[in-house]
Amino acid sequence: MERGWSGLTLDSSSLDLINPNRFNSNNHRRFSNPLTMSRIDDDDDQKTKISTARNEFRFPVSLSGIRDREDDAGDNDREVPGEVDFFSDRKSIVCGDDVDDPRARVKKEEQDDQTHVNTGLNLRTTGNTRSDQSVVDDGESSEMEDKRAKNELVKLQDELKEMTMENHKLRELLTQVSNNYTSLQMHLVSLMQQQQQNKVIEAAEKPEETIVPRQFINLGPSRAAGEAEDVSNSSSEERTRSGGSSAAEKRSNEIRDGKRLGREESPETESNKVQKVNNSSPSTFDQSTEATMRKARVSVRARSEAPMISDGCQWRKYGQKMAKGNPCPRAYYRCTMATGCPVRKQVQRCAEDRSILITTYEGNHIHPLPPAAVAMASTTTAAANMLLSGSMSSHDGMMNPTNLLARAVLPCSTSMATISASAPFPTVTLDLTHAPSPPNGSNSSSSTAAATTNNNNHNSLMQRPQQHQQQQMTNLPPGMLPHVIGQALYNQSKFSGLQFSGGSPSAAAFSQPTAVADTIAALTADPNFTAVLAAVISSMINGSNHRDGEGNNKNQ
DNA sequence: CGTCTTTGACCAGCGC
DNA sequence: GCGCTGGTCAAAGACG
Repeated sequence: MERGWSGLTLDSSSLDLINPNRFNSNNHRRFSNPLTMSRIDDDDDQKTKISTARNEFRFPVSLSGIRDREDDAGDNDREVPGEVDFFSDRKSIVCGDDVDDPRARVKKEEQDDQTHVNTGLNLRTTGNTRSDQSVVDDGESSEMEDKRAKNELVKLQDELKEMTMENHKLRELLTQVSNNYTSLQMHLVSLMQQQQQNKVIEAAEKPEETIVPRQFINLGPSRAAGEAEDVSNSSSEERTRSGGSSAAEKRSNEIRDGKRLGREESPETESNKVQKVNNSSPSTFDQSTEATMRKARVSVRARSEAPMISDGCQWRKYGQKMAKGNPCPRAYYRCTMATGCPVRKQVQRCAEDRSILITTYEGNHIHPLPPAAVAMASTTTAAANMLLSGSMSSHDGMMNPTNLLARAVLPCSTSMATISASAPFPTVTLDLTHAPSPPNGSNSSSSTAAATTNNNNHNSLMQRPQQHQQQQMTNLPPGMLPHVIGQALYNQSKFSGLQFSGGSPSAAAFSQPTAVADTIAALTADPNFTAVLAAVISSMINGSNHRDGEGNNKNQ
């Protein structure tokens, strides 16, 4: 009876909840055309449509035993409430406002019977249907049966009303959770950035302390727009565009200077960086850390025939190179949504499987993002931040928010992502190319294959010796990105030298929870965190695939 | 004509 | 120091 009701909102079909157009695919199989339903619901006077709807759309709940009486009360669907949507439309077929009043119902049914005659519709009418002449001629037994049926119908109507209310509540809850998720996600990123800045301030006040963590300061949104521009790379395009006014020219020069500095510092080794940071002033430190921050990378592997996955941002290609070990060229893109935005990405096909597109993001956007780009950008930003946070030092590997995040998602996540914290470019690889796998690595075959691919991928992408172990986590089903990050960060924690025992992290590992960690945990534990992001990522990839045949190699 | 892509050249880091 | 490689620049060409 409850089939498809209670589990409607927060179960595995949550993806469809996010996208109403896809909603009918699972729970509303018979409601193949939501648009038609809305037309039906909005147009109370058009009995033809209503009746057609009755024939076309069946109750997803089991109404065995009352099917005929459903037809009996079938014209109640003329009385459907005005507000009908994907959650309530099924129930509203029966749950008219005045259905509960038997007298009104009988009256209505008489009218409806007449209507049926007038419209010539071939509605199924059985012995329980009042329009049938047999109802009038039936004796006491028929009345009793009718009464019983009526009671049953009323009972069912009550039940359906309750379900309607419950469904409404769940729907509101879903909306609220989705909204909260979006805001919390943004808040999370800012929190983490704030935390990094706090660490920098603390470290600056105590210069004798270890300096290593400070090199991984993140860009806060406030400073990003200003300083990041100064420090970030600039292209010839940027210089050209800003070359008109003197102020713009000055700014362009600043950018250029900053870029020069960034280019000088970015390729440094870790030890050199530490040394330099240790002796540098705060401003110099910021530039250095900016350069380092920009080197944090998030690599996304996804199956797509399109030249690029559509991530909502505008990109301009500025280079292409043949990479060693891969016959496919690597394309370099920079974000052009704002002048001076430091974000870049590399796009390359996997050498082993050319249907796999590897997109590597680097840097943080310094401008507002269109809705379509928010999910990917914030995800990659968060992943990069968390990665850096987790890789800052080994001694606190299990104490940082990263690992708490990992713990939050660990129980329900499988191996999906790769952490490569090798200097100088710590990288999170999110593998969207494999089907879900059983936990605990029991899917040895696919997991192994993915691992090989991914390692090769890293070799080709990074062209750096794997100085550290690389934790292979694969098999990311589209829609599990937050889990991916969590899993990746879980791996990062292992990378840090401390390992969970059998997937069950020790309590000592979380002895110093932070507010940020709690936020992360709460976010990632929320099924909607997965669902919302999953929907976006999936739509990106799908959208990209849909454009395969359109030669979409322009900016996306 | 403006914008974007292509592509060879250049630079810096790294390993030998 | 030299060669290899990744990353970027910028001139030239393509495109709308």
